[in-house]
Amino acid sequence: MNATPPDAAEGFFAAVYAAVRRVPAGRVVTYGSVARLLGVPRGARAVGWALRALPRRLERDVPWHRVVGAGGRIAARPGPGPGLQARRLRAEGVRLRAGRVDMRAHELRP
DNA sequence: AAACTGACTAATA
DNA sequence: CTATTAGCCAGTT
Repeated sequence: MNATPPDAAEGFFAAVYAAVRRVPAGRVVTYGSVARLLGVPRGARAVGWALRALPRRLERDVPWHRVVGAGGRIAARPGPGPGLQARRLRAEGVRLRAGRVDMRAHELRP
């Protein structure tokens, strides 16, 4: 039998994917808040690490583009990522201000 | 087991 | 506003 809890058994990554999967269109969360939800208050970087490793298989179910940095900043990284993310957010009606998400209007708060 | 890496963050200058 | 610094986390070497 597995004595480890589901999340732990699946690993930190799966826990991140499960959390992000619950973010509805038109709303966003931050790396830090996701980490906090997972019980790792300072695991923001680890969350980013998990999204970076997001398998293509899950790309359809996990709205990675709804995860932004503190203050609504879109995390810079090599590749088309940032541009695509901004484009998708805009397509969902998310208001972008100088490249930053208007958190007051779109941040998902529990 | 130590060192390195990076889709982070908050604090300083 | 931008640039730098230090702390933190999980996975990889």
